[in-house]
Amino acid sequence: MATMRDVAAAAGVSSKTVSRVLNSDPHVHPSTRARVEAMMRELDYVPNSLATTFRSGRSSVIGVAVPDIVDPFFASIVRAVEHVALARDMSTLVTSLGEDPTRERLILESMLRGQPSGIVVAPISGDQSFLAAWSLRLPIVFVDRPPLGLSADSFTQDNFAGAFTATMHLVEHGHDRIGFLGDTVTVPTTAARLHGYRSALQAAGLSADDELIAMGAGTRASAACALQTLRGLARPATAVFSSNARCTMALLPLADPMSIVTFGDFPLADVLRPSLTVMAQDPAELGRLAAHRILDRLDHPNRRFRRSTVLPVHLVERESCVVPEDPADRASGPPPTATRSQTDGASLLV
Amino acid sequence: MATMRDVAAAAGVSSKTVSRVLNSDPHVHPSTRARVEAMMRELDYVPNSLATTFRSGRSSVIGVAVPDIVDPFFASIVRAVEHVALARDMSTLVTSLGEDPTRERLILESMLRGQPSGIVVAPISGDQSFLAAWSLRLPIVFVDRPPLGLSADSFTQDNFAGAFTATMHLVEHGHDRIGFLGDTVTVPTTAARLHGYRSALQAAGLSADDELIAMGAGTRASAACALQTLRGLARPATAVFSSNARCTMALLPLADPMSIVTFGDFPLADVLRPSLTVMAQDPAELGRLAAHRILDRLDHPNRRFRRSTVLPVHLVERESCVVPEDPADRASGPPPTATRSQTDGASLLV
DNA sequence: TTGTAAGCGTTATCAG
DNA sequence: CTGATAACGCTTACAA
Repeated sequence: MATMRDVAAAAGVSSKTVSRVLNSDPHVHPSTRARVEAMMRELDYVPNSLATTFRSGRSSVIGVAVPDIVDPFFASIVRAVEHVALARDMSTLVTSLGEDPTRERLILESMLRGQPSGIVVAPISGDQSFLAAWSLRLPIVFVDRPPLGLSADSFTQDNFAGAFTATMHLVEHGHDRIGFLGDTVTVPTTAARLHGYRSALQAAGLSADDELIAMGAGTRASAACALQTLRGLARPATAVFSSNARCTMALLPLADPMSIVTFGDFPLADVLRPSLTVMAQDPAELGRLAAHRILDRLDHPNRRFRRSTVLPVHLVERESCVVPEDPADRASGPPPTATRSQTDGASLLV
Repeated sequence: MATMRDVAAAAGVSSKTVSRVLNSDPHVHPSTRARVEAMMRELDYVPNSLATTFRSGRSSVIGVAVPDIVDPFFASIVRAVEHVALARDMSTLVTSLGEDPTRERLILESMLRGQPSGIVVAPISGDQSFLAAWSLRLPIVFVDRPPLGLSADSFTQDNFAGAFTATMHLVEHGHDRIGFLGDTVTVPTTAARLHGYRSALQAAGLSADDELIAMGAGTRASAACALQTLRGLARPATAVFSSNARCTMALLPLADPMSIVTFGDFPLADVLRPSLTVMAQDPAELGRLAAHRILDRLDHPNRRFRRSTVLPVHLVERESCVVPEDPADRASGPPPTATRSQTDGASLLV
């Protein structure tokens, strides 16, 4: 593999001149430049960006750590960061954090040892204080979930308001027994959504029984179990607010007639029958903003930025919310609005 | 930021000794080791892996380049590679190649300049000959699509046989007018699937009219257009073989009664109504094999490996294939088998 | 316009 | 068991 010195020797110049050619330094005689460029081609010279990074200290890599790259929500974030990075000629180092909170630190520190220019993190653990020392040296930006035990930039969504709105939407359809489906309250987003759900019930003058709340519903088996419980209550649930797409997708095969609103849009949510009413998030925007913040911090080390940015979420009304089956209610309640043209408003099989 | 030298000075040893401690070299006196380790903690020493990589030439990074990280198929490949890499304490550099074939080379070369230990590529362009020089220096493994203009390891799927089987499945249900939906024949996988489709029709004694083949059907608008064309033919199509999940997902909202088999399983394919019959691929296995091949090549530089590995795909029969609507046929043809328990075998709305 | 010298943080070599 | 010294390939000063 030809190095810069090889090219220099072949072109009869010093390696500094080759470096100048490489970096488009104007202070190079055109003929010298031509000669060097010819030699670079001839020797198939490719700069070793590792050496450049090492020497200059500037790595031009943005690290991205998300819980799971296969989740379309996080994949969208990653792609958005990638897109922004690419426009600046930077690359992206992606890693999945997985499910185990205890591994988060190891994974992130391994990433940080590679001296990235900055990192974007959607954390899974309950404590990011170990990043404090690192945050002095490079921008660390959180997405989807705010940092815990650390002050850092974050771009999140209004989970509370979204859950409140979603729950209220069900209340407005006449439901007074609304279940909550989630993974675990230790995830801050789920906690906030649960809070929003509870507040909505309270605002509607409904009781928020603990028996309506089903956690750990992220698999088909557990979702089935949760649904069975909800429907078997003395006063059964007639609707469900699912706090994330994973729970919803686990719930879907169960084909039970129950109204549902879910937090987070996902592919095919509008194609299902009935199509799903969702609180739509904008993961790409989250990723875009986070990446730009990294670049802004890099470009303006002394500028002050707003630490926490909370994006709104909005209701996308489709077909999955209807009035409860009680005949009295059914007569009086208006049918749900549907944005999908092909709907017949009849089937209700989620 | 403390460097190795700082630690060495503080511990009263040379940096080489610190290096030995770091690398668990047994030839270090326990007391020395203890002193060094204490200093590392005290100074919050973190090794600069960039320097290590630079010096040693071994980067412990596996690069992964896929068309689109948001596509669950490619995301699964990435996650599998990540998983294998992690077990070896290596990290993963991920990049999306996007849609533009002319950018592939730039993106890959940028990745290669970072001196990864090896790379896994699902290419989008029709020529990877520019990688020949690189493949001398590091293992390059192709997934999903074989390299063109280059001899290199590849793990692909039996696109021909899969398409043949899928098409035959429709033929066996009594269809004699079967449309083909795809993106573009320039993608080798699509070309192979088209070939399999054509061969199946031929084997069944059916004519493979060009008017049955719709390319560029990857968006909802174009899929709608394609479907309209297929249904408007003098002898209309009664079934469709969709050559990839993207086309299928574009087709789904159209809610037209038509039998369908699609190449590649995807989330919720079994939850749709009717649930989709698919030729299932195993992207995770593809990624796993590719990553292991990288490691194997690294560990055994002189060993010879089988260049091309083609994985089988298998039919997952669900509800989306039925006999054509012709009353005569309907009476005689058997109803399709369904693997999904909730099916009623009636609705046919894809 | 071009070159020289030094060094980024680590590991390899070889000597003690 | 430990250390001095030289490298890895490039960029940053500073000269010329």
